[in-house]
Amino acid sequence: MAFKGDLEALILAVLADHALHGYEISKRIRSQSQEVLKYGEGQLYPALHKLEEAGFIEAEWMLQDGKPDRKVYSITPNGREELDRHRTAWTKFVSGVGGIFTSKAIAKEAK
Amino acid sequence: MAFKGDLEALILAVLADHALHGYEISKRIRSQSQEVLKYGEGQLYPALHKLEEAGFIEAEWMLQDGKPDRKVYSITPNGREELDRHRTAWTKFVSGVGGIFTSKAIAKEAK
DNA sequence: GCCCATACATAGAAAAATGATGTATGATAT
DNA sequence: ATATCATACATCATTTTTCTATGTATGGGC
Repeated sequence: MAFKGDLEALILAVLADHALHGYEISKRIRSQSQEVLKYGEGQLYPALHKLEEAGFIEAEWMLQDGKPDRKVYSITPNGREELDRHRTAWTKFVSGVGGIFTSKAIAKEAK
Repeated sequence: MAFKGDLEALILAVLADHALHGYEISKRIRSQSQEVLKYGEGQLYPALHKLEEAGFIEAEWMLQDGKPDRKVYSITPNGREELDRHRTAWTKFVSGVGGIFTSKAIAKEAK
């Protein structure tokens, strides 16, 4: 089943506008979703590594002093294509769930 | 995180209109979602038992001959309340994901 | 002095999804 | 004739995913 709170899709979506570091990505997902979507570091970092390995995002270190260094991720062209696929899957998913949540006894016997 | 292809919510939704047996429920979910949502028996039956135990649905055997007997489930009043909660959660979830998928660099720095 | 925020990362435990296996019968296909 | 599929229930093992905790390091607020 395609979509289910698909973290990788969400990461690609927030990176589509800006290059961001991991910690900031998690805060963006939290705030831009009105606190609905919350992912811990135990989910976020492995997902980032997976996306990087797949070539959908790229990382670059930004050194800071006083604070921990940042690993800034940007989306690649392949990542944008992947994001499009995820968006399509999401749209389908929503209409699929909608077909169940909104139907009021219209359904005929499943053949 | 509340919703993510939440089978229990979907079951309650299809039962809201008709009492149905398990096998039929899985076909309904498949057809009413335009083949987007597909659950195997390994997920469906445990979910039904869990919902029954929680008092959200009730079961009654319908004996058949020639074909296997059917266990027909109906939604209870508590189940309808639970369904309402799931619907609310779903709406929130959709707007949450929407906030990430549809924003085009409108986002300010997360505080 | 302690906890929180920043910022990365991993690892173990708990939960969930997938696919397979099992039982039993009738219908259709080869 | 034999195989596969559809019906209809159910469980179980494997894999995958998710969650929580732990670890390192520093500065700021209470």
